[in-house]
Amino acid sequence: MTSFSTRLLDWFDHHGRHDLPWQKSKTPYRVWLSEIMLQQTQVQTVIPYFEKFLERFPSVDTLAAAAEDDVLHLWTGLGYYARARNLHRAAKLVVSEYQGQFPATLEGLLQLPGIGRSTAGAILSLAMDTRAPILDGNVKRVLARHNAVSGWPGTAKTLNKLWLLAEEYTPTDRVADYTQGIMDLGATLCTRGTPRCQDCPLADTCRAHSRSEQAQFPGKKPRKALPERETYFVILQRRDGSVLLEKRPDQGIWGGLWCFPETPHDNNLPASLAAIGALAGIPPVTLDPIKHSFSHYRLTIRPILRQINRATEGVAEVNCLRWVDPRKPTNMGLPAPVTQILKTLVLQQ
DNA sequence: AAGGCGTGGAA
DNA sequence: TTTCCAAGCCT
Repeated sequence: MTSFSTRLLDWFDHHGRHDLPWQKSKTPYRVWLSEIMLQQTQVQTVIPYFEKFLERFPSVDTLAAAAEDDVLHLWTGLGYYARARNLHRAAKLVVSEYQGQFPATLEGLLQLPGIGRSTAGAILSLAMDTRAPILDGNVKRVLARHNAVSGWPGTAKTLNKLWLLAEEYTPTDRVADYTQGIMDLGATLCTRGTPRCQDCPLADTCRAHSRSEQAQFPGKKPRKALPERETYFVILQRRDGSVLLEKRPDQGIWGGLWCFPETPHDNNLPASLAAIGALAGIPPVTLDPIKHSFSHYRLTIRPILRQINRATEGVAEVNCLRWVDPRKPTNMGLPAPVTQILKTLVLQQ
């Protein structure tokens, strides 16, 4: 029986993915950008974002020189917006501290915000052909099954076992192909639902397969009932059609994005809106509610549209408030629900 | 060390 | 419809 990596590489040559956009030219910048976008995000979702992002920011220098809102704008709809802010910070660091060249060591890459052990391993192996393991969701699944590693990978104990296996199996030669190959195997054969073990080059040594316990690995996350939460978006609209948006703080949900001012279910208006004295009460809901599921709660957003007769002068200059015309393109980062509501507002006009 | 952080596809 | 979770990182 040939080694784990040899069987995997032979399979990759014939059955791996070779046409993904970030594989056309495997520079550190392109691999880095793709890896950040792919964190907790499926390939098909990332592809159009990757293309547009590269078109607008073809190099780390152009990205570093951009305004943060411009970066967030291209990230709108992709989710996990801290990734975009960290991406921008990291780009500026690469330019200012490393003369525009990504560090070629694990320690150096880990210094950059948004790059953890797995992303650093991906950059080193895919873009620099340097031996370094990765441990993304695909690799976790392949290794947990192949070695019957029990436990949920969200715990440090299980994660450490998987990292040891990832280290052990990563070869010295053809590291880039091996890294791409083990991800491809997890994505196309060793899937979470019904793995195609009959086509797998590793089945002969797979402990889960020999026991017919593929579904037992990796261990599931313990689940709790999702609490329900409810909030209101207060949509102030002037007669010219423009609406008021508020920049959210960097921490928390939709950090750094522009959003409709939000109230909790008790209808308390945010302090930033206290200056707008025209608001005496909450009128009836006029737009359809929007439901969002997060990791630990389910959120129902009830948009409240309120027409106002005259612009409140100066409000755009304080408290991170800004009037925007939904009919015109913006360069601001907007969360998906806001984008959705803006579209409906335009359609109504 | 566990929980926060978005969105959408798949079962 | 609900649940799970996807090329994870940060605190």
